[in-house]
Amino acid sequence: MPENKSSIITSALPYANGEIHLGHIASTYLPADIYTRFLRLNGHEAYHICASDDFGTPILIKAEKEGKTPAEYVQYWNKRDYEDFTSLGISFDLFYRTSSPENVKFVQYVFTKLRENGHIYDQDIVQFYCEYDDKFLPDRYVVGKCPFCGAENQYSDLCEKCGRVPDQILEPKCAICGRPPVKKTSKHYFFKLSNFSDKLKGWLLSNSNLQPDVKNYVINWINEGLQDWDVTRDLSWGVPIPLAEAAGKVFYGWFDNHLCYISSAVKLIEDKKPGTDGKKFWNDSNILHFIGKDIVYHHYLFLPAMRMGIDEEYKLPDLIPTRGHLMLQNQKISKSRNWYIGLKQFTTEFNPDYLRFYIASIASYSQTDLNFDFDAFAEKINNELLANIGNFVNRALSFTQKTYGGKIPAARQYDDEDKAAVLEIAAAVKETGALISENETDRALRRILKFSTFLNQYFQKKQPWSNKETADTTVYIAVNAVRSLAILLEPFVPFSSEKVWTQLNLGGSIHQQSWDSASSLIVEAGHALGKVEPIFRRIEPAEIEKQKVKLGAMK
RNA sequence: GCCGGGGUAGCUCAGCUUGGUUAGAGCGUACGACUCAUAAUCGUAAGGUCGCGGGCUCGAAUCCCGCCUCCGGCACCA
Repeated sequence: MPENKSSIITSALPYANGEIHLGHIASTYLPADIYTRFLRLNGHEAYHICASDDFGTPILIKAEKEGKTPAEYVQYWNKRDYEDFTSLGISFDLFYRTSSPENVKFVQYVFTKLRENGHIYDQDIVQFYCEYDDKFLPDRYVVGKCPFCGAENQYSDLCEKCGRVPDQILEPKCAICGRPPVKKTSKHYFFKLSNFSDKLKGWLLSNSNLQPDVKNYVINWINEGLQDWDVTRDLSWGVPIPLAEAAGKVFYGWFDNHLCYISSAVKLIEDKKPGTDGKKFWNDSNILHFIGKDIVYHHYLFLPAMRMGIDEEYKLPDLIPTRGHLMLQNQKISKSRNWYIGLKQFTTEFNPDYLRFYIASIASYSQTDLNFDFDAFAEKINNELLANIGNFVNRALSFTQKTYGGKIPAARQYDDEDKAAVLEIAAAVKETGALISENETDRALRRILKFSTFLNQYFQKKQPWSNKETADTTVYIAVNAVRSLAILLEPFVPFSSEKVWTQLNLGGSIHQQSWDSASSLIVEAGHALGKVEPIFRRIEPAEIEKQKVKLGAMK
């Protein structure tokens, strides 16, 4: 549990040009959501913040193709992304956008201050310009012949045939219209990342929360020498550079997008708690940025350096939980090769909690890649979530329903088994909580499974269906254990644990319960259960086969 | 090529920092038990030369060297 009483949790910003897929969920949004929900249950003031990343050339071009303004285009994806996340129970306190007026203003402020502090310089650079499209062309919008292997139609920043980076591409063409571009000079602004090498290294070494493997990695980069970043783009769609001499120029996306963590948090806090100083709140909170390993460079170097460059007016992150990528059936997810599963499709066809449970159970707290496997998915759900956890919930509640008319009996004298069960309830709550605090979601889930296995064993040993004398006590403890289990599961499977809560008929919502209360036996004798029915439905082999066929057909 | 991480039961992995009882867990498998529960549950068992080869050591999955193999990174690319 963090020391400060409030936390700001951010998830990496999805680029607003396509749908959210399973890969996004695994590394970032689900772990962040589990963590945030856990803090909330602990009465901790936690805010989960995200936003769509709205700017850049790809969006501008896609919008043009669809005959929309870029603002209209990103508006669509902002809404759509939020809906998709919500369908999985990702509970953002604010899902904003990098194109918000608050962010634009903040980005310009940060630039101005960095410049005043001597961390920005300008320099003329030469780049391709298409006179027909009236655009400067970033590397990947120039195609041509690779000077090494002669392959045609390769991007100017990477030849996919030979894997080399061509300095001077031959026969360059504009990727949009196919006409040859001209070279043009333009003044660009550079952020002196190199100014911060020592400070960054010191920060990394002194912050013991950061994952050691990632840290080593990043320190290597620093040792190899940091290069300054060109933060300018000659583009109409972006945050305008606030200088008269820079008319028509905007910031590079990685200059503005992570500042949106701050501008959005400040907006949320000041809207929600009038009279509160958002900046002070930020600085008094734990700051966590959840990311995938693809953006380590930006979050461990660029982001802290920029905050250092404005005199740490806004504090640096306390933790940057970093996870690996998700593979799909042992192959890399690739949207361009159509090898991915859209989140919306998945949550439409399966219980969203199934995805949450499966992903959480395989998402280790490391940069190791994960694999989404349909067979493993069905096995985990059927054998663990349903047969182990769901079964205990249902057998305990339905036994109470059948034998006691749904009314909880009063416990009698505890025997050794009963005493052990009461101890295990408290131990499970404590140990699971510790693991979630440490971001070990997979281990936390395993601990819950161990708890549920224990409860099945307890019920089996006590045989309340044939031991009339001890049945009252067994049932009393079992129903209370169901309540504890529901609370422990809330961060992982919020929809299902709410269903359990309803069946327990305890009033209110599971999402408002206290984590610590799960270690006590609170359901009292005489309490009447609600309607009891199985929580989970088995995944049939045919459904899995259908999914595999569908995925194969897309490719 | 350079750097980093991995290779442990059929599968997914833990253990390796601080070498030491018969190398662990979950899932799967086999057999048995029970019947409250969504053919769920409970018990028992089988199953591993800990990537390969050397070395240090009384003793190595655990430390050192070499090799094979897989994955990732090598900076404006999300």
